[in-house]
Parts: sequence; structure tokens; C-alpha cells
Amino acid sequence: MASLRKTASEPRVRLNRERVIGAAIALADSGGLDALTMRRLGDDLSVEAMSVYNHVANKEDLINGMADTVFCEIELPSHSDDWRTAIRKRSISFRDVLVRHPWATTVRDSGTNPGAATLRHHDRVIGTFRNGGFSVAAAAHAFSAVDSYIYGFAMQEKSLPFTTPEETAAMAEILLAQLPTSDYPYLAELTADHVLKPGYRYSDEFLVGLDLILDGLESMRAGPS
Amino acid sequence: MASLRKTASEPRVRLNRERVIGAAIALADSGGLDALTMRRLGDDLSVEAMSVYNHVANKEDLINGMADTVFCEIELPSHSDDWRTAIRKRSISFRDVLVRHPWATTVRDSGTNPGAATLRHHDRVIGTFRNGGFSVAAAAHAFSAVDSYIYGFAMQEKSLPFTTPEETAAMAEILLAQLPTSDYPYLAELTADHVLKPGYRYSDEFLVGLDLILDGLESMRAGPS
DNA sequence: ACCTGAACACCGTTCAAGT
DNA sequence: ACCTGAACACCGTTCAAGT
Repeated sequence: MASLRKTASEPRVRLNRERVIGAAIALADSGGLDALTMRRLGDDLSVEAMSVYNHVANKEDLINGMADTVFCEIELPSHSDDWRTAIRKRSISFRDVLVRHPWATTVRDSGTNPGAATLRHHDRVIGTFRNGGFSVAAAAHAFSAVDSYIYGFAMQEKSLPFTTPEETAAMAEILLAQLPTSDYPYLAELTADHVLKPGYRYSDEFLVGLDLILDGLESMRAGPS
Repeated sequence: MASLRKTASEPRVRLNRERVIGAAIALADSGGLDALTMRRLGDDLSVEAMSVYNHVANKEDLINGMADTVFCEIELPSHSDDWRTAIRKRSISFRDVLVRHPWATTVRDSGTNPGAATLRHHDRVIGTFRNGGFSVAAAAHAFSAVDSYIYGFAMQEKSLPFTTPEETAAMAEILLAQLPTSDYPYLAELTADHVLKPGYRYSDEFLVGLDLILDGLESMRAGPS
């Protein structure tokens, strides 16, 4: 029944790699990487699961393609901004992309053979540091520090079982109620005096840490190698 | 055949949660989380796969248990060190643990109901900042920044297809040879002038970024909230 | 050139049955 | 109380067959 198209005139779009990857991203966005199944992907494309293999070597190739596509969504550092502004903007954009595609935090396209989008992006980031006055070594340090922070923050954020301030507060109340507060006094203090403050949002921590790192990089740039 | 014990006198150790989790960690350490299969785990324990369910609710429960166990391996921040030394030591220990158990980088025990080891560890880290003179808000910032960095660094490190300087150099040569260097000039420069330098090891970047963050935290602690 | 259906070797998990 | 075997509903992937 599911294989019957609604009308004979339905224009049956030809399958291609781009459509396959797009549908796969949509599937992973809404249900996580676990929901991404070749059979389910075929369903979404109104095709048998095995047809997908005509456009993708295997699941690993599919996921690499997804990662490279998602990398394209990250705003490249602008040439007209100073290094700090440029890196700050692209870092914020990077995190936004990881929030939209949480599965991407655990997928490493860079592994063996990164896609073109990934290479171009990395080149531009390193170039931004170099043109901003960083030595080659300092640019390597900066790149590593900033991207490690972004990936790690996105992963921590993803693992939180709440997002809105209301959810956070509700969760914190429960945690605090069932926590043996005498065993974990500092955790209790942090929860009561910080997390439960009105308007608290873990995501606000992102810029605090990012600016802290950018400040450090500015000193590194100005100071000795 | 596999179900026959070698000798009748073999002392058949009773299964328990601890042994199950230990074997699961060993399996994931050597083959990644993909290699961790209930059936394979049963094999390693000389038991049918289904017996594992007597000691573990399901695979998710198993993985949570593994994460909490691994958290115990992280050196707690010492009470006798100043905050910076204490956090630096435990951060290095944290990364060491994630290098030993790479699968743990993508597993979040903290999610819904963190284990006792995780809670105790977090409490001690926050306490170290508080006793070091950080306000509650600053301690929250510090905790978030440091742990995001550690997780992210471990993830990047895990995804690299090389570890020793020799492997790195070999990999960099190949990359450089097949890279259209005119399209990616800065990536090429970084590879040629930095990565290919004798003794280069990506893991050395860890302390550079960590100390940069600790410097920033020291300013935050001393300066205004 | 692309799509299909059946098949294979796996998964996690349930459940009745054994001891 | 713990372990087992068969079974169920899934996986990724191969391959011969269709168009």
C-alpha cells in the first residue's frame, strides 16, 4: 500500500545523491542518528531501501556526505572583519549549526578524507588567524583551542535534558529535591543559587567561554610565540 | 563448542553487574562502541547473551554504568593544591581517561540520571573553584569552559587517523601531495611548516589550550564577576 | 542506468522453560 | 535467583533479476 503512489500523474522526481543526503539529514535532525536507517530513508524518498545504494557507497559514505553538507552551513570567516570579529562570528555560526544538527557533534568528517566544504572552511579559518598576525604555530594553537571548545560545548549542550529556562528550572527543582545535598554541597549551591535564578540558560555560557578563549588568543598573538 | 568449558574444574565465577560492566568496557576500548554487542559481551563472559540481562536493565543502562565506572578513573582535584594546580591535574587526568576509553567521549552519563561517581566528581570540581575564590557564577563559567574544552579536544584527537609523530608525518605527506595547495594555501602552509616539523604531535596542543583557558579563568577570578 | 525483491548475517530484547 | 534457547522485529548489505 505504501508503495502505491497517490496518482499516476505524480511527477516522480529522479533520485540523486543530493536528495538522498538531504533526506538523511532531515531524518537525523528529527530523530537522531539512530533514526537514520537505510530502510526508513528509502521510505522517506518513496523508494526501496536498496535504491539508495545507487547514490551512496554505504552508510559511512552517506554520513560523511551529510557532515560535509552541514559544514557548508557554517558562515565562513569574513575577510573584511578583524580576526577576532571574524572568528567570533563563525564560531557562533558553527555552534548554531551544531544545535540544528546535534548528530553532527559526534560525526567526524575530517577523519580520513574530509570533503571539499570542510577543507575550504578550515583553510579560511587558518588564513584568518595568519592574516590577523598569528604565527603558523600560534594559528595551529588557536584553531585547536577554538574548535575543541565549540565541539565540546555543543556536546554538553546536546546532552542536557532541557533547553528553555522553564524546563531548566523544573529539572533543577527535581534534581535538588532528590539530591543528597549534604553529600554534594557545591553542586547543590550551584543549582540553587545559579541555575534556579530566573532566566538562566546554559546556552548563555557559550559566549562567556568563547570570549575567554579569544582574549587568551589575543595575548598569545601579541606576546612571544 | 564454544559453550564447553575447557575443564570441569574451571571455577565458573558468578556473573555480577561489576563483571558485566568491566567486560563491556574492555570490549568498547578495543573495538569501539560498535563492537559492543550483547551477544559478543556474553561470549566474552562465557555466558549466553541473554544472561547479561539479569545484571543490566538494557544496553542503555549498561552504557551508563560504563560511563560512571570510567568517571571513577579520573583523578579528583586535590584539596591541598591551589585551584589552578588542582584543576590542571584533574584536567590532564580527564583527558588521559578519554584517550584510554575513546568511546566515552560520545557518551553522556550526565544526561538524565548521572551516577554517583559523576556527581561526586562534579561536586569536587565546583568546590575547588569556590574555595579558590570564584563566585558561584564564575565557578559555573569555569566548569563549563574547562570541561567543554576537554571533551572537544578528546573528540578531535580521537578522530585523527594517526597518533605517533611518524604516522602523523606520513599522513601529512600524503595529504600535502594530494591536496590542491593553491586552493588551500593556509592549510598547506600549516601542514608543511608546522605538522611536518620533526616531533610534532597533535596531543601537545592539549596543554597549550588548557593553560590558555586557565589563564583566562585566573583573570576572571581576580577581576569583576 | 537505475530500481526491486529476496536473501544473508547480524542486531536488541522478550519470554517461557529449565536448574 | 540465575541461566538458557527459541523467537520476534528489526538492522546493513549483496545479488540476481527486472525495466
